[in-house]
Amino acid sequence: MSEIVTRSATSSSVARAFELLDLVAAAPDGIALGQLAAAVPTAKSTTHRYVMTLLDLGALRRDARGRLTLGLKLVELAGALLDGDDLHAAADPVLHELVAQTGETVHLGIPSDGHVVYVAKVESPQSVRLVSRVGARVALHCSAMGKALMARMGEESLDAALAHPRTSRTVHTIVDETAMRAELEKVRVAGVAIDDEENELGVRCLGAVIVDPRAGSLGAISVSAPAARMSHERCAEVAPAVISAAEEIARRLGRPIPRSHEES
Amino acid sequence: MSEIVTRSATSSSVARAFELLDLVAAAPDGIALGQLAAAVPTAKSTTHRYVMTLLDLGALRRDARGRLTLGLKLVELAGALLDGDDLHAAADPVLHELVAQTGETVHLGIPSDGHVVYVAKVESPQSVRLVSRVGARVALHCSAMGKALMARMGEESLDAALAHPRTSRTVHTIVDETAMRAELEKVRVAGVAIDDEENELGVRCLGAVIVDPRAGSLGAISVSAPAARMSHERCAEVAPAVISAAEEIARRLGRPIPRSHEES
DNA sequence: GAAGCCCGTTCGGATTATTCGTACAGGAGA
DNA sequence: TCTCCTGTACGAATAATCCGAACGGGCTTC
Repeated sequence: MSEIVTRSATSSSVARAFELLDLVAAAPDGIALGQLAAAVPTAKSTTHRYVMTLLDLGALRRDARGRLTLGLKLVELAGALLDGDDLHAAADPVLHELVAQTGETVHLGIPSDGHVVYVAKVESPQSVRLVSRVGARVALHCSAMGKALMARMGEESLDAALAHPRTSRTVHTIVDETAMRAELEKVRVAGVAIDDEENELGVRCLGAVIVDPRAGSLGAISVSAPAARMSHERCAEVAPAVISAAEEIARRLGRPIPRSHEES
Repeated sequence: MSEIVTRSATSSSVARAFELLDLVAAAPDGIALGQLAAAVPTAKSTTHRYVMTLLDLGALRRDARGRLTLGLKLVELAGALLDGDDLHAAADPVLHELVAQTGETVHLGIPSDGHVVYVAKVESPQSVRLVSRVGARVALHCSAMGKALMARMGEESLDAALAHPRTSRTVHTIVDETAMRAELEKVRVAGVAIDDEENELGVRCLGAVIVDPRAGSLGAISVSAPAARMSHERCAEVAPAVISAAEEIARRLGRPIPRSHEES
């Protein structure tokens, strides 16, 4: 019973604040204070104090109807993150070039907590738009970027990643562990991962990992297209462009830092 | 002396957490825990607890060198905000069309706390890129969007906005209050605001406000271009397109909500 | 090699801010 | 009018926070 429960002491107030932000984020049309307090659950007066604080900070705002919505402070912080991120800066021109080469939508993703978070998106000039957005989280096992990242993982990291149960998103989603290990071996050989309608029916993606020789996998890129436009033959054609784009990003990262600095 | 100082009780913990995030955001190359503690200033152990919490939540992360950087949780929240924002959704196709019409970079901004925050940006296909990013804050008095918003303000709101001192960004920045009121009158007559190198030398912008008849000004759009490409004559030519684009966005907002909902 | 420095981390007690229940005012709908 | 919801305010008991000090590890400097 005398187990050490110190748990490295996290601040419950801050955790609760972000829990509130998550709840607000999950309510597309905003939410009322009382509903928030009931969802946490916490006393209404306590929730009120948090909400007032977050409103002051700009992390929350009230919409026209007075309901609570996420605030622009979050956009400012995310913008500062993306602007200062070397990976983002190095990838941006390469992503545009890849869109020009393939004519399809391109994403840049960063691994985070067993998922991949989209941090950049360059739209295809073609009319059919895919439903995705910067800031979206996708699982590792059913995305091209995720499989490309897993293929380069070390033993223990991969075991940990595969320990989580894989939810079946479509008929083609690979849930079996042995099948996934075989798939990852194919990815290692090919240098690209193919999401063959495993995350969403009618959408195929090619993903390649951005490798820093010192720090390992920094992120991944992917090309996404409707399956009607992206046949298996076309996948094979596009693959080299994806691989070389990922390598080009890694190459640019090697150079000092080509940001908005004056050269000494 | 017995003044009521209740101050509506904001949570100091949450405020401090966001203060830390701001400090991290201000350090482009990351920051160390000790430097953070010194900057707040707070005891290192206290800062450590906040940092651990924010790391757990994904609001902070450690880069390859172990320094603290903003975390992807912020990108997720900002993405949820922008994805669920009706204004953003309604404006997006219109912004692309405006870029196609003008060939210049277009922004969507939302007023927040006496500033304008960029929430969308559609890049010009032309090579000269402007330095701006989603999430950036610009002052009201020296931006086309800001002046367009002020021109539609009520008496007391405008007085409050003009009460703040205006910093001079370039030689053309309007700092005098009388001059600004005259400028806003011109904006009201023209229907567009022109930033004539008032925020940055060599950059001209046209801004128009998005007006909801019920809720007032919801935001503004702007077209930005190098002054070399955007002469005063061209401003006059482009102005109608900017105005009608802003009106079109307002019109689309009037309709129920064209989001990914099934109609009942 | 050793001193020094800064890194991140842990612990415990005094202080502080937080928490909760309750209570009040206003608007919407029945 | 009555009810139910909204958001807001106060006060006392509680629980979390805060600080200082101390430790081990990696790095440069002398």
